[in-house]
Amino acid sequence: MRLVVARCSVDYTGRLTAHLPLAPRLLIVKADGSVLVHSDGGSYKPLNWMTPPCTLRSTRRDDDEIEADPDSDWIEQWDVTHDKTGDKLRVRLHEILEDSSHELGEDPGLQKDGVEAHLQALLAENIDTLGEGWSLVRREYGTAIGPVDIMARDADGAAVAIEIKRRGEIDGVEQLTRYLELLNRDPLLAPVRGVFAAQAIKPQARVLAEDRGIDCVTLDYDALRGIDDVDSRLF
Amino acid sequence: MRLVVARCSVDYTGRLTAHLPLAPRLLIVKADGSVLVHSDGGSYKPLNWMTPPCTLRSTRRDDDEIEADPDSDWIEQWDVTHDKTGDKLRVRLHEILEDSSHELGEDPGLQKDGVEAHLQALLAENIDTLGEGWSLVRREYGTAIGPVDIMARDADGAAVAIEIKRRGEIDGVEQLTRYLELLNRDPLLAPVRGVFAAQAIKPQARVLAEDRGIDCVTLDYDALRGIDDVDSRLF
DNA sequence: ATGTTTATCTCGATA
DNA sequence: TATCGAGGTAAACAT
Repeated sequence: MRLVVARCSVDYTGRLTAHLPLAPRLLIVKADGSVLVHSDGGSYKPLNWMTPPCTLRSTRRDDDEIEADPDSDWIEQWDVTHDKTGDKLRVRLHEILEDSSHELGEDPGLQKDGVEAHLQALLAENIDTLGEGWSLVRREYGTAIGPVDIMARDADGAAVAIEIKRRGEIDGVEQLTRYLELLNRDPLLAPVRGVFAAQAIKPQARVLAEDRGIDCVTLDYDALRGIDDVDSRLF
Repeated sequence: MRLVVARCSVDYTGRLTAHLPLAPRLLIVKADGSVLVHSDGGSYKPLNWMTPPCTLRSTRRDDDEIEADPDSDWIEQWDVTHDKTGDKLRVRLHEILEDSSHELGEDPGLQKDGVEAHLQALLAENIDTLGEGWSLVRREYGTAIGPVDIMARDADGAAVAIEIKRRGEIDGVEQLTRYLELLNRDPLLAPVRGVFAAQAIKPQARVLAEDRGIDCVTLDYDALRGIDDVDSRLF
């Protein structure tokens, strides 16, 4: 990883064209050749970048060339080309304030916990928390317009389509509604009920769901996991 | 902007919990207090981060403390708390390989050109690419629930509502469906047909659209622009 | 300030 | 490989 702090200008052409005027910025060149251009604010996303796989070609200019063309005083130019899409990024460095390199090696990677996939797995394993005698048919039940998160049967053996979200918003209700419309055309399945399950359901989503005869269930992640979260807080 | 290259471990709790095991990484602390944790690979997204507004509290450990607890040999700890959501990021630095600071100042910002609004303008100018004898009624045709991208008339003079997306997904079909439902209540307009136009339409969106009697059209941006792009390339 | 839509989205899972 | 859905989506835009 190479870190360069420099006054630079940047041009990008690809899906769009974009330009950054001359200003001091942080340039990061990663081991895979990808380049990030960061300013000192507006976090997370670089001002400009090139994703791997890409190739960086660097050009230096000597003093004679700069004197011969006093209008442009850049001393180094990076031409980065994406290997597949052909997108191009050009960085012109006018003044280098720092330039260092480090060998970091492969990263062991991020360990995540508490996302939607967990909720789905936990609810599938504990489907009877929705009602006594309920049974799991299958997770990711495929349809022409996408997979239903969980298909189940209630105590009477009637089919139930369950949509799970971390946060229950109107989009999720619309999604479940589409599935129900499609599933209820199948005479072997119909009538199919709907359950909208989320850790928190927004009032508007709840109103819409209930107006359409869809039951709403609030999921307690920790209760499903069976762990008290008090000890696991950071600080 | 402070740049630190260090062997570190990272923990995050907020919307989810996440952990990064001890490894060498780049840490960026921006002027607004936001923190980025980058590895030497992946794309522009940090492994972990804290967005502003947030507060960083730094703790140093002296040699005595480290000797007293040989199991943990970190020498500095950053506790970063988001000021509004309370999300927490903890970085423990075990070995500092570089530590530098730079004053970059405000960035003049990115100038973009060539995104989705262009598609709408181009299609409006070339509405007959959808069918011979078609004519433009108007762009951004206002309704009570938002503007229809393009209203047009086909060769028979029948009204057509056109929804344009760069990438055609199910949300866009839902949007167009709502417009059509509303427009078809107007006896002066009805019957109104729907056209879903995008540079690429996902299969599931196409199924849903056609199920609802909406025509799908794939747009070719370059063909619409009718310009050879060779001259506008950077290098 | 708040809600909606876009994105050079990124990222992982899956057929 | 293409495609899909989720995201600590973030960021831009309109209200």
